[in-house]
Amino acid sequence: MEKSKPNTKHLAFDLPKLHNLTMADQVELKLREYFKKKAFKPGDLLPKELEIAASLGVSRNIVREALSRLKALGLIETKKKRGMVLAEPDILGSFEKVLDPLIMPDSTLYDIFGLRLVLEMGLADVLYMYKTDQDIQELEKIVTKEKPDSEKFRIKNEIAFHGKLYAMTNNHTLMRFQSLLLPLFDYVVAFEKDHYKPGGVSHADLLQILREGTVEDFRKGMRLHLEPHFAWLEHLKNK
Amino acid sequence: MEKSKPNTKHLAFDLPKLHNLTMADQVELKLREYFKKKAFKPGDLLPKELEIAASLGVSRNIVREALSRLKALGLIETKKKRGMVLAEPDILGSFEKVLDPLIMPDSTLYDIFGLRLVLEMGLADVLYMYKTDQDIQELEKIVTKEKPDSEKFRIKNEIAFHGKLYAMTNNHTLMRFQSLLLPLFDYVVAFEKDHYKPGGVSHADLLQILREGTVEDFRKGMRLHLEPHFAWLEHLKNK
DNA sequence: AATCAAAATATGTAGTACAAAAAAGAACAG
DNA sequence: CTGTTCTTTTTTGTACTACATATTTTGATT
Repeated sequence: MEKSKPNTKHLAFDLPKLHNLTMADQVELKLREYFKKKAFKPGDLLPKELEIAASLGVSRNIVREALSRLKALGLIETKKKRGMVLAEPDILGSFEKVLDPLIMPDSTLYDIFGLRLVLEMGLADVLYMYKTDQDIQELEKIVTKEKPDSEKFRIKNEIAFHGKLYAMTNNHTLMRFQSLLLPLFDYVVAFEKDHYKPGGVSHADLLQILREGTVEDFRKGMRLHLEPHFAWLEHLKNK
Repeated sequence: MEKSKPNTKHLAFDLPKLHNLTMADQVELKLREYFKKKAFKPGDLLPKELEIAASLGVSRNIVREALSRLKALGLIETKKKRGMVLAEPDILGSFEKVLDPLIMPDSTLYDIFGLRLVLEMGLADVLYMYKTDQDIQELEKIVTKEKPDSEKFRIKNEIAFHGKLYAMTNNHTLMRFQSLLLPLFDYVVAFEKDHYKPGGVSHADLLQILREGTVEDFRKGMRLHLEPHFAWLEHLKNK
């Protein structure tokens, strides 16, 4: 009898399941759209939580969850108890928050190791486009400070020298990207350490090339300088 | 008289203001620590919201805000109404969410344009380390499909060919990184279009080098292939 | 024992309440 | 009339309760 209409709830599936999204998801999207459409600029005050909640017809809880996400992604900032403002765009801000070697599979770690080599090898042309005499002088300072026999300071030397190279590109994003990736490099290099042998081209050699050599010389020099790392990459490949 | 003890509330500042963080901030940090300390693996079920709230002594709201952030960063996933699990680590997942050219300053856009050139130029050595005969064949297929006179499909050709190059590195992170950056390249290239002239080295030429040339040949070839873009970068620099 | 229904769980959402900090407004003194 | 101080208002931060809904578990029935 009544069993003749079982589970009629299933009929309700058709239309509304277009939104497989939670309210918080939808509000997050709405807010993103809104910020773009209204062409907000960094520093602009956003609507109040209650206004948003009212205008979207959701509870303040939901709005806060959505805002909390945008905050986590670095898209907005809260000014204490004053209100929220659109943050200065920083595409690497959220990147930084998930960049933890401990929660990363080894494969990704190796990928990043390879990515580093790609970046370093690709630096040459941009470097030659932007380098100045002052840059060269600063590199000299860094190189003369190096203690070639100190294994302890080798990594420090590496960071100083190569970091300066990135800085010379005048590419702030690239610079920051590299500095974020650095800790992960170290992580892989720690594995590599036992196998490590200095390449045939030193920092001083690279600097000399940078002073008087061509871009192609520099590329070749960098390749030789990175030879131990490439060897390590080859080693990883064959495992 | 009573005015001698004004605003005694201010005394309460001392100890607790070590935490300039909101409860949600603190819970977020606690959860991150917890996941690492407990060495959770992807797919593991996390404690229930109420358990977390109880054990940390905060309201469920706060816990939900914190979890919502971790979700936004791609660190956890919600399995419908079953519970939450640690997500497969994906360092680029959160990156993707903030990668919108419309909310990005031009300077960052230019940085990314430069970053692309660095990546492409750095590809050579890793490419030669990993390339296979099958890769070459697939590149051939791509090249032969190109219609050299069609401005309309030029960008499509570019994407197919260069995308394949990235894929050949066997570096999944690098591949994904490039594909995320692609839309931004297009955005800058749109500005560049009026000035664009094809480089002296075509995709077919690059492929030929890849087949029979040395790594150094390929670097030089790529540099020439990218010449128009480098010229555009030079142009941007002088503005 | 297998199947189907009912209860227990856990997330998703709404709503209310209040504390605290900042801003805005009002009152007062010079 | 102006500047300072006090009060009120606004807005975020947090807690608590309640209920809907989907999933799992348990239990009952054949």
